[in-house]
Formats: sequence, C-alpha cells, structure tokens
Amino acid sequence: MTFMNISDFLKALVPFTNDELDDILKHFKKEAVPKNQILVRQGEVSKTLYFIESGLGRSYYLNQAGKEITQWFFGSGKFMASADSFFQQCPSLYFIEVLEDTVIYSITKEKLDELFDTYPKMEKLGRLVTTEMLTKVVNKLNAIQFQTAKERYEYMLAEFPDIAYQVSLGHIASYLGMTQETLSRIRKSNSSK
Amino acid sequence: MTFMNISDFLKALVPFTNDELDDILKHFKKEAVPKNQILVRQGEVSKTLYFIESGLGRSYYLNQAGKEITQWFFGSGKFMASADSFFQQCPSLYFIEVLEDTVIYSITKEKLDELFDTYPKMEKLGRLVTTEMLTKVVNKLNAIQFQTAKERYEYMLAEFPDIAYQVSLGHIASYLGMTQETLSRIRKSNSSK
DNA sequence: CGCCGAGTTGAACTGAATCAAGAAACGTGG
DNA sequence: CCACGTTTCTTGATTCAGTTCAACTCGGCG
Repeated sequence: MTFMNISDFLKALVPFTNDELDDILKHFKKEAVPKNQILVRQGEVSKTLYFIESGLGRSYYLNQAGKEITQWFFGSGKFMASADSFFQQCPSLYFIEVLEDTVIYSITKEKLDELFDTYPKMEKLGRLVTTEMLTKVVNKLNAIQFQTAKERYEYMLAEFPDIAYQVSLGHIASYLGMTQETLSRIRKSNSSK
Repeated sequence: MTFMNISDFLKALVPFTNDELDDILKHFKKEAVPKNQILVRQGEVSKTLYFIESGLGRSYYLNQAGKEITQWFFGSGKFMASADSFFQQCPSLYFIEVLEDTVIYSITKEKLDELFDTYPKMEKLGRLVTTEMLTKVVNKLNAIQFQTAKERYEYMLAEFPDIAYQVSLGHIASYLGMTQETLSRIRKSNSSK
C-alpha cells in the first residue's frame, strides 16, 4: 500500500526546520478511518482539512436524480477537503468519504489559519499545494470538455493509474462524466486490443 | 468600461502598508495592449503574469482539427496567465490574447518569486488568488461535466454576465464545450421566450 | 458595389445515454 | 465454508442531444 508521511511531504515542499515542523505537526490529529466512513456531509460547513497518509478518499455529490457523482479522488500524500466549504466556510455541496481503510491527519480551519499567521512558510506551502491542485483541475477540465469518453478514460489511466484499478467502475464512470455502461464497454474494447 | 486599479485590488485582499505597496508595484510594468494582440503563444515558456486593469483577455488552444478552443476569459481586476506554463515553466499549451484594447500590469516570474521571498503577505495574496481561481475552475468543471448545453449557457450568463455579451459567439461556444451552431440555436430559443 | 467574417438555419448522422435484463462478485450469517 | 441476497458489472436494443456539413443571410467596410 502506498504511504506518505506528512512530515516528509511538508519538508519536500518547503524547508521547515525541525522545530517548526514539530510545532506545526502538533496541530494535526492522526486518525485511522475505516472503509466507507463519511467525513463530510452535503449541507454541513466543513472546518477540517485532511492529509492522507495511506488509503484513499473521494468527494462526490448527489445530482438531481439522486445519483452519486464522484468529483475527485484523493490518494495518499494528498490534502483532501470539500474545497468550497472548507475555503469559503459555506455549506458543502459534496460528501467526502473514505473508500478503504485510511490513515489521515486532520486540522481545523482555525488552527490552519493560526499556522498561516505564525509561519510565512506555511503560506508558501498553502500556495504551492493550491497551485498544484489548480493545474490538476484544469487538466481534468480539458479532458472532460474536449475528449471522447474513451480518451477521457485514457487520461485517467495516465494521470491516476493506481486509482483507476482500485476503485469501482461506477465511481470512475461518474468521475469521468460518463455512464457505467459506457465505461464497461470502453474497458472491454481496450482489453481486446 | 470596467476598471480595477491594481493597488486597490491588492489592498482589498491583504493589508499591505503603503510602503510595501509602493515597493511591490514598482516591479510591475503598466502597458496598453491593442485589441487582438497575442501575449503568449503555444509552445513558448511564459515568464509573465498579467493583471488586467481594464479590458478583456482570453486563453485558448488549437485542437487536433486546428480549431481555436477558448479555455478561459479574463476580465478586469483579474490575474491572467498561461497557468501551466507560468507556474511550471513548461511550454504553454495555450495562446493568450487580448480581445479588446486592454491595460495590463505585468510581472516576471523571477520578480514575483522575489516578492514572495521578501513579503510573506505576498504568499498570502498568492494563496488567496489561487484559491479563488481554483473554486471558479471547479465550478466550470461541474457545469461542463453534468449539464446540458442550454444549462451551460445559463451558467455562463450567471457567472460572467458581462463577458457573455461582449464576446463573439464562436469564442463563447468553444469555451462552453459546444459548437457555434448549437449556441446560436440556444440563444434563439431563449430570446423567443 | 461586392466581398468577407460572423451568425443562422436545415438535414443527416453519431456518440453516448437510457432502459432493460442477465451474469458475476461480494459479504454476511447460519 | 457454503448459501443466499445484494451490489457491481456486462451486454443488447433503442433513443436523443448535439455534431457535422452545407447553404444561406446579414451587416460592415474597403
């Protein structure tokens, strides 16, 4: 199983001293979350940011028809949050759940804002993490907007190879903006080649 | 014409002192750019970030068929860049052009990074601007992924009402992931109601 | 006046959705 | 460890939103 230690992750992005790192990490709470547990519900205001040490999470919402639409997958070594709710403190459009047994570090928005005020380096970290996320979302947008269902699946294989095989067909299909049936046919036609 | 002064914009987000602001602004270069001028070309590595004081820009790329696909519009009071190229210093997938006579402030990546190092408040600014952009892109992604052509056009009217009427049909259609013909029919059916 | 780009309209076509039904895999309790 | 029920995946037939291709209109401008 993939595993990414939070302190290694932070150090890789910004050169924190060990003292800084200790102080920062003590604001995070480590937790083991069992498979299928829901961390954020639609309509709640989420005050928590999660870092995934190992395991896998996803955000999704319910469309008009009540169907779950996957919005994003979060693998190990990534920050996970209901982007709208956490950043803007509005009711979340999304659910966040864990798809397998997962180890997370969590921090509240208040504490994170404190850290931003105390450590300029944390601002840098925040900026870098957000920028990375922005480029990934832009990539997905381009894939969704201008590619056929088959090309979208290939984009997924390229960008998140691990996830494409760990996760149920239906979750992936809705993430890629197609039906489960379509994805099933695409997989079939790919495997016969 | 809409107009947004860069120093008002910066002060609104982060409480810079006047001295800080003066020092920061002297790294920006003010420029009047005539309609239709291209600022970044596909394949170039773009070292420049733009702030639009007045006017309008867009990013677009050429698809396999050689057709221009609008990726984003940038109105006054917004930062504009080839996101991939500027942040990751890779060859740009996109062109950036100005759709009308526009007044911009530009800054190079090196100078911006200097400012990030000198002023922690600039890191905060960077984080806030990136976060705002991220939420907008996520919104567009949801619109594109799960809505009909007609709903997408309504999303555009709601989110960028000014732009929807300033810009040519073809630019908007490709931005919304539909053909010009489809958008023309949607507009017709809306106006007859 | 005549050209040219932008927008409109029509008709045929198509990729993917929907609807429906069956097969396979999964997990839970006896 | 098997049996049964539930969920997940596959396959087929039909339908439809939106594309494609092609022709036409309109307004501006040299």
